[in-house]
Amino acid sequence: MKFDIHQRVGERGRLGTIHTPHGDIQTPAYVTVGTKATVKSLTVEQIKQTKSQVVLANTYHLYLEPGDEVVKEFGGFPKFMQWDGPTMTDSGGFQVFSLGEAFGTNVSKVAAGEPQQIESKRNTSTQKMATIDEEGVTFKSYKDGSSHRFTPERSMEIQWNLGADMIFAFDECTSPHASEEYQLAAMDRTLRWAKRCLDKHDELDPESKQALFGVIQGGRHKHLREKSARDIAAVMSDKGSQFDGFGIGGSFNKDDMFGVVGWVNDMLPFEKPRHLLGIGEPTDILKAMEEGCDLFDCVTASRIARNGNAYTRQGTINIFNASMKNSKEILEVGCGCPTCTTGYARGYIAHLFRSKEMSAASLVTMHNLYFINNLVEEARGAMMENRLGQFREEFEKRYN
RNA sequence: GCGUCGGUGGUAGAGUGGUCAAUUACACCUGACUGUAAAUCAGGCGCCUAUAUGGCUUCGUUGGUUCAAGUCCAACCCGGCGCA
Repeated sequence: MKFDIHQRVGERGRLGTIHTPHGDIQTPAYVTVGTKATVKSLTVEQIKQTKSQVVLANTYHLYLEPGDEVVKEFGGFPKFMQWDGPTMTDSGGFQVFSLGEAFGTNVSKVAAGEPQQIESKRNTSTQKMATIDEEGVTFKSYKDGSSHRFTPERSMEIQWNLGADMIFAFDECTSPHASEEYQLAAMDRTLRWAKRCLDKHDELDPESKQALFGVIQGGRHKHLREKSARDIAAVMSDKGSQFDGFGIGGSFNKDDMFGVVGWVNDMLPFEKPRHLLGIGEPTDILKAMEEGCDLFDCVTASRIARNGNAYTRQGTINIFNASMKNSKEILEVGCGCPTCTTGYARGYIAHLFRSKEMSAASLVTMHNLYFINNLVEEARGAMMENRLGQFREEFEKRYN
């Protein structure tokens, strides 16, 4: 992997290109999430039609099913799914959170105000599905409850087998409700794990075919975030290798999220790419670009699509609303996505959702991914003209 | 005609004297979703009220028994089945 920065935009923003063995990524770029080596409800041909540049799969999910050894036999997850473009894998670090502290609650990595923890029906027990110790994490499979052990070294091995162009160090994603003391402890542990990831990566991949990104933690605390960024940027393997890029991980409060991102990016080496992990919604992404992030992934676009919500420039619309039943409008006038250009009416898509037809999910997922990728593309255009801030403000004015 | 079983909220279908404005599912209405435990989850769903452990009207119809009826009795209306 090689990263070229073409142009600085504002205080922190930058336009660039990431060169990977499987093609270039024009940055800033939205990373399409394909957790199980598939973007839910889409074929690879359809993914391509959404202007997606890069697909991110997940270590934990593919390790459990079908198993990273199986995926390796197919030549890695990109070949397995027939995606020939750039790829990434997440390390399983997010599952430390989602199956650990967050399991059975409605807590997400972005907290808004004082979140109340409503019990979800999805948890069959209140027991956590992930427990952490210095060496690694013991997971229970969400599929069958069986026990599995991840360590930094194991995550590197699995990600090597999965074969993405860019991979992440195994970290601990913390809850937004964790205390400062806990954030500090988790951050230090993530740093120790980072060193182990680099060492293992040297051993598995001496030619460094895969780029390895280190992950920043520290919650919402400035001194922790800054220290984490400095430490992760400086950490070095026994053989002297360092991270090729960085993930900004952990959790956020909606209100100060981009303050935190700015602190981190100010500490990170300018010339290496930064990926804001798990963020975000359209307005978040434009902020992330302004604050100097080059990559960002988020499940929201595809998940809300499956749940019947479509992005428009005016905000999301819920296709299940009674008013959609008779609507002959397309999802968004002027949209260039396959769904809108084909001419599918809202009323037809509403019918597909209500009758539980599988194509419903595909049609709206294509629309939402195209919407995001197209928005980022337009924002890159605005960056070239040095008017990203204005572009963002105009977008926010209409979007709510 | 005789016998028999049955008629419950948008639908299916629980409930057989009080804890029933009525289990549950589906449908319907609304909301949530931020490195995917997610084609998921939450709330609402007779009427009134800003709320309720609040008021009002409901379980084919009418009348009755009872302190109390969706639940018991009678007649009637409607439907299924059996025999003529």
